[in-house]
Amino acid sequence: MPIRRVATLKDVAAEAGVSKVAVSVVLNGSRSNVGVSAATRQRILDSAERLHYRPNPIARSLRLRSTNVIGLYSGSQYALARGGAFLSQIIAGLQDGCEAHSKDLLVHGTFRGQSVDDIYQELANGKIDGLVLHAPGNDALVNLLSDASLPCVVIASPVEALPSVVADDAGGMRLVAEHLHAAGHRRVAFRQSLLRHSSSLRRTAGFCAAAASLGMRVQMLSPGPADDQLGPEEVALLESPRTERPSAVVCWNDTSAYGFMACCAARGIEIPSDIAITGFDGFSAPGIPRWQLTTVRAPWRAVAKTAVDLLVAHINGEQIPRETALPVTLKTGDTV
Amino acid sequence: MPIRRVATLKDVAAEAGVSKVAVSVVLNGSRSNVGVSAATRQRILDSAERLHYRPNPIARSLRLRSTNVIGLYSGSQYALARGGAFLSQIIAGLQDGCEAHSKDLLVHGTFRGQSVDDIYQELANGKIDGLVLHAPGNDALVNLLSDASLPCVVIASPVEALPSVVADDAGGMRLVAEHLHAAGHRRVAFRQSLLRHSSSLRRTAGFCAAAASLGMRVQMLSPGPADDQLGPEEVALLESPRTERPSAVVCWNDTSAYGFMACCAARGIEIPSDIAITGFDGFSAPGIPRWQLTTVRAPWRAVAKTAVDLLVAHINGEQIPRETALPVTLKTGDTV
DNA sequence: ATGCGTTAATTTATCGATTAATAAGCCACT
DNA sequence: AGTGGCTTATTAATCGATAAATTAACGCAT
Repeated sequence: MPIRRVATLKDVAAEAGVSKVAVSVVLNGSRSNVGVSAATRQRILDSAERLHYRPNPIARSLRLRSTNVIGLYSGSQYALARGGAFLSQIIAGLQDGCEAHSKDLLVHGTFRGQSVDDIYQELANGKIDGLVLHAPGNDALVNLLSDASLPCVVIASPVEALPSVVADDAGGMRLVAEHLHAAGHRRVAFRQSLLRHSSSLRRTAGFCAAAASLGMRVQMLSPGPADDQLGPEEVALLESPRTERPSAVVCWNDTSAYGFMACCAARGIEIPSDIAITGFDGFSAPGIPRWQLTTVRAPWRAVAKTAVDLLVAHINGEQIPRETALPVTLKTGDTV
Repeated sequence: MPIRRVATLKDVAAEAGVSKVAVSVVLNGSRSNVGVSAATRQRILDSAERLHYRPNPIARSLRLRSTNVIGLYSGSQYALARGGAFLSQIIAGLQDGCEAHSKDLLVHGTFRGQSVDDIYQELANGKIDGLVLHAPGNDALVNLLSDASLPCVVIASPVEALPSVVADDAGGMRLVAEHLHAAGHRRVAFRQSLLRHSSSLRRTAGFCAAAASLGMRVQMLSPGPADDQLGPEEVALLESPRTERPSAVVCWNDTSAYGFMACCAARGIEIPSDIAITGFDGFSAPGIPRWQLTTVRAPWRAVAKTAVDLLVAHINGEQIPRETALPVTLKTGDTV
């Protein structure tokens, strides 16, 4: 077989003995003022088939000012944490959406070390029709994106100025609070995030509100410099007598919970008899866990899919809701 | 701020009072016959700066027949298995490579239900300059890709006709064999893959060869319909008296090992005292595992990075090796 | 026969950039 | 003075597709 030069519109037109425009009209059924007779139409279709014609997406993009590509930008260095489960769920969901809407998915790098303006230019230079944004990090970038022409949807952790798709953080924490209450816990601690982004703040606030309404006392904790290191309050807590400390530690996410559990294990503290633990995220880990964490299962794949759905709607000029929260479920394990 | 219409070459040219060509020459230093005086050059640079000019990548792609985009296509439905650790490592590595070479990464969907010819057309229609291929699945697709003009590098599990970057499967299994031998094991079993692709076959062959040279007896096992289900030989093995059966089961990858371990646990068989287990892949799972699996750590991120390096070299017309195997290391846990 | 509307097509312009071809100005050399 | 060479530009052509404007032919009513 010779080197396969892809057939162009011109080639098909020549083969069928018509003009390029006729071919274009026949092959993508545009509703222009151009008419084509049945005979000609068939001749064109045959030629296109014979030459294996496929329109060049680049040329089309240039002319139509639309690439049918959706970008993913994550400013988070932590997206690969949690064993990559989060990132891969997100990408799977974006793929679901892209396949449903016949789009392609472009995964941007972190643009580490580049200025906000450069990042913005890089994102908005016409390669993508819309952007799914995770952990933009920088407010300046959000500002640029929000008054610009690039349609944008934020996932997981919302920002004020852009539409977002999130998991029901507060609702999930309410489930946790209710579960703990039902299990008899009345005095609990909440292990906050190292990073105070909107999603973690909502979980904190959501849990506190739910706990308060159930009449539970809540003590706030801050972890050490990493998720698997204890902060001073946490050390104090674990060293105080069992009866004088909270009976459960609610962690803002699974990674934090695993880190805390590792610390407990290292100190010979039994889970859940000495202390109960809960998390948030609910990725199923490979391997055989020592404890099955009681946690909130957040539908990250569906979040990403929904983000694409909304983004595409936005691109098509529709109004989309400022915030969409997907319901979460409690996944009971053996740590409570 | 008004709606930010991106400046084009024409705009910059008008601003600076010169022709488009002069601007193009100045801004991307092409070695054409076009000369530009120092004064004009400066005026152009100033105008470009003032208008925040960024070249339109689509237009450039059309003209240069090169998009600076690299595609990832995985035909595997299992890429999301293992908690997505594999996929996210691969994507991270591809990102590393793309950032190093100023490329973008386009993640293709599975093209489920489409014909091989359609998949090929979709991949080779000019959107990407090169393709990183994982688990192509179909030989027909590989054939199309191998005699076509789309540069291609296969990762993880090589195919005959295309250059590939892999982990040293045989070498890793030799490490396992030596480790088991040193631990006193003389009669072992090898748990094969459900899918007989080249990588798993190499691990099988590599282990058998190494075991033979060390004087160990090897029995082959096939899993049940899923990794966490036992095949008939495996049931027979676990039900036979301890002294009359292999003392270790070498699994072709971690997922298989975890599946087998779950079955052992369910039957009350102690690990590693009753039976030793090993795996291959070495992702660090989130959470606190009941057993730390003894396994081979394969550098998947580096594999992906290397694949991009080679792909870019190939795109630039260089010769690249048919196969590149990256070294692996043994990660000892407590299952042997 | 003239004019109008419809169908079936074609030619021309455009998207934004790069490359090839061409032209103008200036100096030097014979 | 005329030719050649060098610098500094400009205009024209191209990548492949689509949209707008234009043209040709035909039927039909007046």
